[in-house]
Amino acid sequence: MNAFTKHLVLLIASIPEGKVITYGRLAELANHKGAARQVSWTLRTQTEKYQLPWHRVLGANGKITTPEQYGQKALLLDEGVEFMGDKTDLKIFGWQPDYGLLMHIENQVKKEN
DNA sequence: AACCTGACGAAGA
DNA sequence: TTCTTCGCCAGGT
Repeated sequence: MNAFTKHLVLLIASIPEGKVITYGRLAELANHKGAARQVSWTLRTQTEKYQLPWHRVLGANGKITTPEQYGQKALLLDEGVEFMGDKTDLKIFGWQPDYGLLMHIENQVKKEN
């Protein structure tokens, strides 16, 4: 597991209940802007191992992009996230990690190399 | 080592 | 608005 993946895991694990974030934004926060595809790979492969809140990660513009069978929308509705069709309003439910947390995570990544 | 595959995303047609 | 194309990069053939 490389530093990028570790970075993503720590970020995803920090998403609070009732909030969501997009694949692209996570990649950006992990210093790999444009590498959204690796976020989906990380979720598929690391979710069980690190008990990640995978359902709080949505596609661009707050749209659900996972297969219907995964029940992502239902899980989010349970946390209070509201939808219009399969879209949610990121201005209301989007997670904005604060600077302190980002610095803490970066240090964790650097430390555990 | 070469090639393929994504629970993605921005840009262009 | 919907469809293609292409960049992205870790893992698995």
